Amino acid sequence: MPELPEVETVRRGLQELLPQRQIADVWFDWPKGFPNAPADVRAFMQGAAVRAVRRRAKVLIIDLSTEYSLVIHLKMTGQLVFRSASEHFGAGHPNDSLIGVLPDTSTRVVLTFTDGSKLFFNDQRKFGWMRLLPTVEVEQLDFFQKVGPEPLSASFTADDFIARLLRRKKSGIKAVLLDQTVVAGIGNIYADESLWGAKIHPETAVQDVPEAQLRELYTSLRTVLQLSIDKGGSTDRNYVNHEGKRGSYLTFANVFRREGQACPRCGTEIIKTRVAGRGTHTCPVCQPKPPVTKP
DNA sequence: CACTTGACCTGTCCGC
DNA sequence: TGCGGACAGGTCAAGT
Repeated sequence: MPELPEVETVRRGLQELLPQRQIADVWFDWPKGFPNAPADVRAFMQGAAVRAVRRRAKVLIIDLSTEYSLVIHLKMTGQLVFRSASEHFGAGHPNDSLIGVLPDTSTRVVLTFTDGSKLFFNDQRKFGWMRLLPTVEVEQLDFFQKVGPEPLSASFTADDFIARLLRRKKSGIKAVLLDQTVVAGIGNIYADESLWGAKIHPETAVQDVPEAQLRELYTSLRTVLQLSIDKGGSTDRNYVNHEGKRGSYLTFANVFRREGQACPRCGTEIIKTRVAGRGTHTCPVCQPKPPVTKP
């Protein structure tokens, strides 16, 4: 669901909207969604102005003027939706947002700014979380210490990618792509799409993929992630951007959620299987199942 | 150590 | 129409 392109889309939207706005009030109904919240968390945030909205992997970081930061993970069904004071919070909405009246039953946190605008953190399945901690401690979080490089950064090369994949050479390649310590930000959608692009079966052991195909995977992965950012991400069921609007990448997807349809490359019917515990979409002709790995 | 499974949740969809 | 169960999939912890 929210993977790198979706989180980046939200980040870009919020970066246009939030900086300089000052927090007037904070409401949250759910201790688990704010696991480190002290009793006086509101006092920590009231009066703070937003400095910038950053992203690392699938995590959003809202830096505040108080040297504290809000660290947010949307997990599967999290949404961050901004509404200005002139929009109608309680009686529908003025645009084509997929989200209606806010707050709704999935709203976990509401930030109210001094100009009356609000940021809603919705999360139907409550897997997501929001933490408040000193900005200097953000990068000390376990997750950030272990997470791999940003796949779209200019310094991330094909050689880096291949070297990191080969650290787990005996593992199935899809499981390795989904491992956030190998490369940051890839989830189920972009793992399937990039493997189709490079014509690699997701269960192939990394060591059994020819280097030329690993290079194709690097290109395919970066292309797919960038295209999705350009399209505002993928809306499967829950994902919406900062305006409550859907992303259109799935219109361009080749295999994800396209089981039973024709492979755009060869016309064979796309199949859905289960790999690494995830629903997995492949073309059985373009991505032939690998022979049994040699010991 | 590498890999798999379960837990965390709730809404939706399917079959009976 | 109701109901049970499978399913959706990011991440961590526990189990094999």
